[in-house]
Amino acid sequence: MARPLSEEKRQAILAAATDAIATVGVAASTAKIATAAEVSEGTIFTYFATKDELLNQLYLELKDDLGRAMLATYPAKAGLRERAHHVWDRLIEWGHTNPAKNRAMKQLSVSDKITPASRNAGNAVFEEVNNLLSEARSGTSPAFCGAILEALSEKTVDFMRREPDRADAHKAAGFAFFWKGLTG
Amino acid sequence: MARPLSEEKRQAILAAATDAIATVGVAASTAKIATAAEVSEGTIFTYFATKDELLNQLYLELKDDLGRAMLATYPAKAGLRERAHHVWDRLIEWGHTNPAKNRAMKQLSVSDKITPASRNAGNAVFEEVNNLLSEARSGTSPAFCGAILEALSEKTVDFMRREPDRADAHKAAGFAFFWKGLTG
Amino acid sequence: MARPLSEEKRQAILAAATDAIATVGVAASTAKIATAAEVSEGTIFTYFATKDELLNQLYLELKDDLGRAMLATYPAKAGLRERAHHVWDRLIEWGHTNPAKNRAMKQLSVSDKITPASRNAGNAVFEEVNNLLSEARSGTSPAFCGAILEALSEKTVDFMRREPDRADAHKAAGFAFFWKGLTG
Amino acid sequence: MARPLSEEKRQAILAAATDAIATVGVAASTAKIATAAEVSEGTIFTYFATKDELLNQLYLELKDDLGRAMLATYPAKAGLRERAHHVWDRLIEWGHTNPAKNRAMKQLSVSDKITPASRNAGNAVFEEVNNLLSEARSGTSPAFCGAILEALSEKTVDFMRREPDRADAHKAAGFAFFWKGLTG
DNA sequence: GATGAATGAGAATTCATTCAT
DNA sequence: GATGAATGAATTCTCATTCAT
Repeated sequence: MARPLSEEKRQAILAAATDAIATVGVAASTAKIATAAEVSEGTIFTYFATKDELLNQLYLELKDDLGRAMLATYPAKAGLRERAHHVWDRLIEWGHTNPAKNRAMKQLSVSDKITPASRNAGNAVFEEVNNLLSEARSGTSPAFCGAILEALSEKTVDFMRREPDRADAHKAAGFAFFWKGLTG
Repeated sequence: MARPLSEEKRQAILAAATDAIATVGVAASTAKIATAAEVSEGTIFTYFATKDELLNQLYLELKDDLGRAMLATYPAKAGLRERAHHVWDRLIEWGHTNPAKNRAMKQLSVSDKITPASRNAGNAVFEEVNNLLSEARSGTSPAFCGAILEALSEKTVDFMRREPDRADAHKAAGFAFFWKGLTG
Repeated sequence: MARPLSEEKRQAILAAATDAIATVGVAASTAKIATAAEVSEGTIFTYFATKDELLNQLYLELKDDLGRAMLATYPAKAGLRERAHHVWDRLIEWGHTNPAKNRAMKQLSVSDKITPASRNAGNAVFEEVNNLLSEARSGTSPAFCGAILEALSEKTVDFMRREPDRADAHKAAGFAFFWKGLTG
Repeated sequence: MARPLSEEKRQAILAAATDAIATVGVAASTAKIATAAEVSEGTIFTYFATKDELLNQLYLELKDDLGRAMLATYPAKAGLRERAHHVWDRLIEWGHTNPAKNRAMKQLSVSDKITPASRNAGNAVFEEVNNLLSEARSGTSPAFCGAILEALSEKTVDFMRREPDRADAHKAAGFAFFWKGLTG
């Protein structure tokens, strides 16, 4: 099993899958994904052994992408609130500017095709954030806080999308809620 | 005249669908649902014109069920915090004692088969709660608060399920987070 | 097996079947026919044991109807040409003013659901016409002539429908062709 | 690259469809057609997007086949009667030696699945014949004559099949009728 | 007798995957 | 390695017919 030749092609498949899954869910057919990726039906299976593997790898890529975005330019030396604010803004920005990725991740998250192993690996991305949050003295465990952070940011993005006029207000309100909940 | 439609059978189908969708998502086949409901494949379609209609009606039933549970024994005269606490407890209880309903609703919520009309009708259930929450002076709009409440309770139930030993702690921490976020 | 109560209902079913079959062919569902006849699905089967029987009886009724129309006011004493002309006019008139019956009969005629027995009985209707035609000295057998008459009149009606402006011309040309073919 | 579509397989499907439709009409199931064509059920749909498309393409192929047969060895320089006779003989021969094609075409012709576009294209085949016939001074329009020719030949073939002993007589009588009708 | 819910055997079509080219 | 035709199980939905009401 030589490594597949073209990382470019692999990314094209993943990108096409993201779009397809965002719209129709994990039921998106491999044929449609192949067409969108401008790749033949068979080629998908030289890059991913099965559709389930494609799904799991996409899930991981998206989590990784989100994690990378979240911690980019992370101000490690800043105060707790500032760092939390920074993470919040990155999270919202990612969700808001990447609707397809955002929706695809939601679909994948509820799918039974994603293995527990993938879920764990995906959550690992939030470890650093957990550390950050554990500094805040709160009754809630770090892992739980991380999950809440994700859930809140997702709902916030939903509302920003639903009411674009009040996007900034929602973004601020969402963080305020989070911060007060965490530390208030 | 003739045999009347049996509400019992309709409920059996919805219950079977709930279980099936909870495990495999909206891709659950009508054939499997029929078998689980102890009904013939064709019968599904005398109760629901299409699978999509079944999905939408189930979504509505679940929302309704949740709403009813949430507001059962609602202490209208009590203080704000007590009323919020009451709602929170009902919400958690519903999710925790009805894992299938809980998961099915999650699957349906992300599915593109649920029409905007159904979503609106489903959200209407939360109107009363919105009223409750709007009393609390907070920067967040009532609708947004309702959504946050739902999201938080879902995550809380997730963690209660994941770590049964700390179920009560999670439940309390979840409410504390919500209350502080709302009013803190 | 008491005789079904209502001849009226029976006719309603046959009429509805005629329309349905005219449009979608013998695949027309009994449910649709029942609805159109303003009768319940089950009732169809108290008047006709099976769908095939309905089809066969309808075929016979239509043939009978056509035969009756064809020989109505038949000028038994007139000359051969006049009598032939009379039959032709009745035939064309029937087809032209009863498009649904006309089309339904075409559909039934090519269907394998019509039994040989029904076909024979249906052809019997043309016996009298055969007698008429056999007077004309021609190489063609009476039965063959009858069939040709039917085929020609059908095509003529088709063209009258397709080109309504020239309906009368087609009608005349059709008869001219028939008469010359027969006697020329 | 990859396996090319096999014209052989396409023809096998069309041939199987011809037989199936000849016997049970356009209701012939794709599954049965596939089996008869020794092809898997799915394969039908790589050659024809839908069953309706299969039906329309088959209709066109049959018309084309008939047209080709009709004009094969056409004696363009011969006298009118001889040319007409030639066409008649080819028509009868085609119908008589290809009962399945003959019946399938009849079924397709009355089906509402055949689009107007297909019908037009199918009729185009008779254009050359129309030209031939228009030479004969007759009251009937060329298109109408073509239709009559088709109808007469079909009935003739029917009778030849029904009474094989008199096949030749019927064939001759049919032409005599046609010729007299046209020119008499 | 009339009704229409119940049934389950098909129906057309889709799809992940394999494999000949 | 890339391609896309081939496959057949699985899917949603339809339908003639039966039978409880």
